[in-house]
Amino acid sequence: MEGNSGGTGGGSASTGGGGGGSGGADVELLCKTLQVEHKLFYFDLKENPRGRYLKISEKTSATRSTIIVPFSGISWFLDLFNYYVNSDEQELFSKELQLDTKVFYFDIGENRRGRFLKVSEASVSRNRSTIIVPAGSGRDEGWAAFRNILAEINEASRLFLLPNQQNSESSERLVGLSDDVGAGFISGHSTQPAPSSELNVDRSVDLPAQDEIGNLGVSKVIRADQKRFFFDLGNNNRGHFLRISEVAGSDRSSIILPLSGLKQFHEIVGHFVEITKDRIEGMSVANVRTIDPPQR
DNA sequence: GCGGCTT
Repeated sequence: MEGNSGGTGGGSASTGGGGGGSGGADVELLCKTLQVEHKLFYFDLKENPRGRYLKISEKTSATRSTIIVPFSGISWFLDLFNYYVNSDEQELFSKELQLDTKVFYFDIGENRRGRFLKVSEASVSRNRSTIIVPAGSGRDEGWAAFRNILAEINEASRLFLLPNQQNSESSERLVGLSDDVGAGFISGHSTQPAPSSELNVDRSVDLPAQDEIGNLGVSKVIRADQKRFFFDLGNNNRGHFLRISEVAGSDRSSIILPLSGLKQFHEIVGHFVEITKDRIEGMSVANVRTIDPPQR
């Protein structure tokens, strides 16, 4: 364990403000840095009138990349990093975490430099951003160190909670987690008037257009060998459909399946799963990566 | 001194 005092007590002098005129209101509650190989990761727990968030930046000599984790997602990030630190290499799967209006994708990769964990943030109205955490030269030093920082922040963040907020946190902020992804998502479409009790009380810059909201949490990706298959719900003037896209290299093609055919489609796929069960079960999972919601 | 990430 690298003690990594990290606290950065110094930060007080931070900036003369100077920066963007719009922000300004964001208060830094906690700052930590972590160096893994030649990358530098910045962890900033911040607060503004809309709430708290954790900004994680990866800084390289040539690139910088930032993801924004909603406050309610910190403990989930911690869980996921624990999963990647503690699991055997053969058992590692991609994971997907949906929080509020964002989806975070966790993917394992490997190249000559070694193994790495790619964490991608996908939100509507914003380009996908990615950080890549090296596993580390020794025994997952990078991931473990990253996990330790998350644990410290998760612990410390409790101190910033007011007493009357501690109960509401679990009941409110965690509602949108991805255990629900894939079940009942269709009903959320715009034809249905949004309940006034919707959690999006603040009209933040991230708020997507109404039809985009209807597409949230309705995309899945499967990797098989060198191919990727995207499953996306959509709709047009003829109704709702599931688009299944096959992407291999620069080639892609799609099929459009009206929802009226989805149930039969499912049954037929199940049929082929049944009759190929022996072969499927014998396959190495290393070649087939599926995005799952986090367990628990 | 890396270097990954690709609707």
